[in-house]
Amino acid sequence: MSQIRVRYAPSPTGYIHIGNLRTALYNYLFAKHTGGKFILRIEDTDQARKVEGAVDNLINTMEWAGFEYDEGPGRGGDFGPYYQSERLDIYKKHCDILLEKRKAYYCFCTAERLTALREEQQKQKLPQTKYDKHCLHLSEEEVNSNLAAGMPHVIRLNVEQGDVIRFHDFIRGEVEFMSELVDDQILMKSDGFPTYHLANVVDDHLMKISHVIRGEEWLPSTPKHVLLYRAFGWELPTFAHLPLLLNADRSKLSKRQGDVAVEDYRKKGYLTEALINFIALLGWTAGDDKEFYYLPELISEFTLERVNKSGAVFDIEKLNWLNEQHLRAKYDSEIAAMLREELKNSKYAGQEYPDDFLINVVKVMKERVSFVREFYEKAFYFFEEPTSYEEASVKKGWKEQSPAILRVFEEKIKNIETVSKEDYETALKETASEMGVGNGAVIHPLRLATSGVSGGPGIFDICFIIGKEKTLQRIDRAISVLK
RNA sequence: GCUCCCAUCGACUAGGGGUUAGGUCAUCACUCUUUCACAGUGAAAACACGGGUUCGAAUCCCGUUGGGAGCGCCA
Repeated sequence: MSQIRVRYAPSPTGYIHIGNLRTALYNYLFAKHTGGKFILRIEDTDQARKVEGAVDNLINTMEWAGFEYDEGPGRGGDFGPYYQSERLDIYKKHCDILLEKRKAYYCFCTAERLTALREEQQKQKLPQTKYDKHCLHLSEEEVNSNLAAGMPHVIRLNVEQGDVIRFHDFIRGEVEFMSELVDDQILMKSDGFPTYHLANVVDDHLMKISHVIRGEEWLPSTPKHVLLYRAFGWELPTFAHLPLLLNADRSKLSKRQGDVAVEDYRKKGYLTEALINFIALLGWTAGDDKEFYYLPELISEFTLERVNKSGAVFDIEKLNWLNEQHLRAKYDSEIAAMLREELKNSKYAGQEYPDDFLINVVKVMKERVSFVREFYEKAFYFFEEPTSYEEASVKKGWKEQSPAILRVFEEKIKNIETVSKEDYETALKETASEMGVGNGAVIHPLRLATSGVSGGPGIFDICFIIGKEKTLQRIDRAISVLK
């Protein structure tokens, strides 16, 4: 049994689509689970779509995700180079082999002719548009003189008719296409760069890729690849076409209907673990009821056999839930450190926050947030004075006698040097009983005064965390504003 | 239009000849909590349709319908 080798072969066109991240993840998981190699190859054969910095971004994302690759840019390997743009001579050489075997031919047709041809075929309502093999019939002399004259040309695959192309897909089983339907695919573009089809097949073979695991959108072009393997006389790798990630309307996941770039999710504050966990479950399950996974667990559980066939809708609600779960699973100190970082980019930047203060905020808020930034968004009152008071809550909880009640409460804590959480509780209960009211008559106004809102952590926690001085200040302010 | 792929609750899925068709998210209710959450309990919620095979079909086969993807000198 030969070594399992898989690759993630993105095209550096800018951002990374979340669907591509899942493809990378499945490749990575499959490699690690089977003890195989995971290779990163950059498919930069389209000069027109080149984007500055895209490769760095790609590598950075791999690192962020924790997908350590065994071979690839910056890491080397025995099958390099791993940039297709640096393998041009290899493609040319292989194209020559095909030319010699008469499996491929030169084509001098202009883009205009091809466009016209396509339009004409569409007008005639032909079942499919494809190249008419015009240049296949050029004589050797014509070809040579055209080449000598420096005429722009491409090289096409010569697809023979009347053939049935069958292959086995690991996920979908036997798939077959009639060769009539396969176009004479361009292998080499007029700029001397190969197309995806050629470069991909040549590299997968040369890099000894055993399993081609990629998105389902590639299934229809797989017959072209099979034909190429045949033309070269190479053994087919195992194909595995992954189900697509879908929008809510079940179309292929795309911009317009939400965020699709991995970066978008990073920026929004999703944890790496949560995003990985989530996309792993989009199209795969271990078969049990487990929903919460870390990457190492995914590695040990993942098998290609358990990947589904049908597309999966990207449901942000479940992602949010997983983010919440992963956030809570962290140590308070770790969350506090993350919070400290996020505060630096918030409107609270520049302020000093002691560790134990942040840890206390984390402790009382962690069951109430899904994202780190919500610690200061939802519980802003730990970071600034409330400047307004929630109207509905004022109406409901702020009574005529509230100021008087709060005055009594203030008196009780004023004399305590260091007020503990329990002291606040005792003071509150004493206030209630002295005033002959229920605890709620103290709690609600106090909550409103200190936080400005009606929900949040326990009121004693709030008072304790903001401290005696601020508690008193805020009560005074509330009384003067609300009367 | 043509080719290929797909089809279990709203979403992700388990189950693959005999199940009260299970779990998770979301939704709703109750409990806990004088707040908001968390948690717990419960509810509602699905085998696209039609034929066949079989004692028996969500499960196997065929068809229909529906959905999707692909049909570039893009990948």
